[in-house]
Amino acid sequence: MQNKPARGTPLPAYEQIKRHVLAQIENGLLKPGDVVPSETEMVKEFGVARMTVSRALRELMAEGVLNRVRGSGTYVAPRQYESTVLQIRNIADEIAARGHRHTARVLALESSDDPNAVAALELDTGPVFHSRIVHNEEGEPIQYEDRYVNPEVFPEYLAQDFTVETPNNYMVRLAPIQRAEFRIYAQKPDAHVRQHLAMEIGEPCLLLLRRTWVGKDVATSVRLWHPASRFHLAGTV
Amino acid sequence: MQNKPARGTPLPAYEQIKRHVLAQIENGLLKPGDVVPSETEMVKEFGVARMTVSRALRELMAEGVLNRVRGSGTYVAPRQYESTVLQIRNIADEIAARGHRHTARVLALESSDDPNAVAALELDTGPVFHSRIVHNEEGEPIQYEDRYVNPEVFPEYLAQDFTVETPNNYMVRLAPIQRAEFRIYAQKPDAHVRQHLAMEIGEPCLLLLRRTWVGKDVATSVRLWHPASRFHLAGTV
DNA sequence: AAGTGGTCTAGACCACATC
DNA sequence: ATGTGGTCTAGACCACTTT
Repeated sequence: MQNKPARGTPLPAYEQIKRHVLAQIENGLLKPGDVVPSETEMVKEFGVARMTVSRALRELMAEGVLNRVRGSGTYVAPRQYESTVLQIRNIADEIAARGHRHTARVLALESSDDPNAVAALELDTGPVFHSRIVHNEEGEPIQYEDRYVNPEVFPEYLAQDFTVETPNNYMVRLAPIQRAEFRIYAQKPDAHVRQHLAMEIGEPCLLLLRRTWVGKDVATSVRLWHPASRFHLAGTV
Repeated sequence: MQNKPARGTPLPAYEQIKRHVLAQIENGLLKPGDVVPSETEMVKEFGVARMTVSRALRELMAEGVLNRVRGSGTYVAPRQYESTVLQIRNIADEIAARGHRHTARVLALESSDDPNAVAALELDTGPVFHSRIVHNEEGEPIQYEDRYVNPEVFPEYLAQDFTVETPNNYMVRLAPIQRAEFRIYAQKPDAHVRQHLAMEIGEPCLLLLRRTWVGKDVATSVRLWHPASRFHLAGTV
């Protein structure tokens, strides 16, 4: 870790240290409960000031990766359970886990220049890929999926048959999702969504918005509508 | 801001600076979009090193309270009406983080023998404690909280003043929450909830059910109703 | 050119846990 | 007593935006 960032603005030292620790956790060299080298040790290892190590470890604690105890040491935090809010991405798997039959109907699979979608994917220009799919459980519609996809990350998206494999399954199969952002709303559906979900007028939807990252790119931005009477989200922390 | 914390471990300087900025946002001296004094100015104002001011402002940015632009300045972030599902935070903190004023009205605080509540707390017999509270953000109702509490875990629950401290804050202060289970629904509120949340007829609620464990005991079981037009849940993974 | 935030250093004192 | 993390200082160089 050179004192001066060399060229082209490489990562700052504290960020490099964070990634170094994260990498060790990912490849199993550090397991939950393990002691992480002390600040003093890392100062020697990386040749930086203690403040720099301190910032790296403090931020990892704020992110829930590490636990720090004054007078004792720094430890790898226990693994955090993922909630169903994440697993929702595999609606087909969830349906299968309930012993039910999943079917899908592809309403649209196309290129799009929707500026909102381009912005949601954090791209400068379009076109982007777009799909609209209704997922059924035992023939009953349970999810209306409106998805935009980054063509740079998934160039073959439009060539897939999404009645066989869900878009999300296709994507996690090709690229590891590294980060996700979600929002959950209760919302009245528009007529289009309401009809495709066979909902009664006045019934609300549980709307889940998700954006997922692959590396530094937004890979996909999706809106998932679910009829409130037939669906809810659940999980543990 | 004395250089040396005097006695009894007062708040560290960076934390005092954070609260000072948050207070100014709360009382309206700083509004979304406003320029926050620069690091150099705060160094003079508080008599601390620039690193200390830098940390305070950096953490407020990480919390979504401020936006910082190199070469330009530090700005108050636009209001965010969202909440975090995966973390266990309380509504008062979230409102404070948005720079807003939280108030609460206690509708009920009592013992209850509701068999459903006793079962939800996984107890054999009642009574259990029960509270119903409406939380307001800037005077506008944002959450209707219907909570049952395990008397064995929080025997002094009924003696608290929940206009001063939220039940959640009271409980996490006394006992560490070790596990939580949640369910999220989109639901039409009943007339009682709808009126207390000042909602229009037909507007759906985002309903969050949560049970939390302290050790092997269910500590609390709570239903949180939020008006869909004014509230959503959000988070990252 | 001046001002801003982003990062970093090489020290320091402290509270606390462990040995 | 030793080592740990928590905080803080008084400088510094840099990239960037604004004037």
